[in-house]
Amino acid sequence: MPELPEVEIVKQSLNKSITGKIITNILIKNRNLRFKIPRNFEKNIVKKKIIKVDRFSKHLILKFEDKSYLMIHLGMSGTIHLINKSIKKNTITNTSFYHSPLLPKKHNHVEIKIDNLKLIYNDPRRFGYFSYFKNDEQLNNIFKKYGPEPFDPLFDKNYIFNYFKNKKKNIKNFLIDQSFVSGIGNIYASEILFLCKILPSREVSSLSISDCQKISHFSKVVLRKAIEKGGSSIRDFINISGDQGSFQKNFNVYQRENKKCLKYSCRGTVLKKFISNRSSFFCNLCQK
DNA sequence: AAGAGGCCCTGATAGC
DNA sequence: TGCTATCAGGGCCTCT
Repeated sequence: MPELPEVEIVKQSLNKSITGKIITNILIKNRNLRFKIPRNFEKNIVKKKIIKVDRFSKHLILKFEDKSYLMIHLGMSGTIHLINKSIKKNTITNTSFYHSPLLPKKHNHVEIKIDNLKLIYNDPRRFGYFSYFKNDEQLNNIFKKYGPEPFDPLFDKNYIFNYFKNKKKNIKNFLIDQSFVSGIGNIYASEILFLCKILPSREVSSLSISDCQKISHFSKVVLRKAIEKGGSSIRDFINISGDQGSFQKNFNVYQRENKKCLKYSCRGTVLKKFISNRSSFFCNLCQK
């Protein structure tokens, strides 16, 4: 589910609601997430004061007063729910990616009490994970293998062009490769390539410097707009305050198989093709 | 070293 | 109140 824009929405929401508060308790109901949560995990978190909620790529990062960090990755199906305990019903006041305004009944694996709030981590597929880092060094170590975010000035045409030299994979594969650029997932990769007018199957060594400029530019455009629209809600997902994100209404190709290309004056059709076991959507005429 | 493919897991949906 | 197959937005690991 969550690519950079969706995680950014959660981050902004959490920042407003839990910054400055203290974790009073943590209850782990299921330790078997993507990586098993170690037994001594709770004692690292409890009684810590949250001074900031940050994000890198698709990772949520809670910074504590003692300069240690809690990192949460939502994987494919992770959602965060905030419940205000001072309200009688389990009303979700904030930060949910779930369609129902009520808390899901199943798969609430972690509960963190933060003053009068309860933060609940729900994740049916359990592809998400929690990590604790004692200091900056430990945290940064994790991110060494990640490429720049699309918004990073480093992610320019020269970086892209040089990176692609002597590479044989197709461009779609690289856009979702976090060591090349971090934060883009399967949905936005298709959308970005549509605006670039580049076929997802194009081998990157065949891309010109001007193609690379487009990739740099439209990656920013697509992600920025997705954040503005509150992220994308597909299937049963919604964003902060229980409202749906609306970027899915702006999809040009994603999940539009066999429909008409939306580019003005283009008479093409959107096709779906599996590239490395992941679905890709593209126009058969205006993308080359 | 780069690239292809398997796999972790549950739930929704389509087809029978 | 069927069953079975397929697919889903991520990313790590192994093998070649």
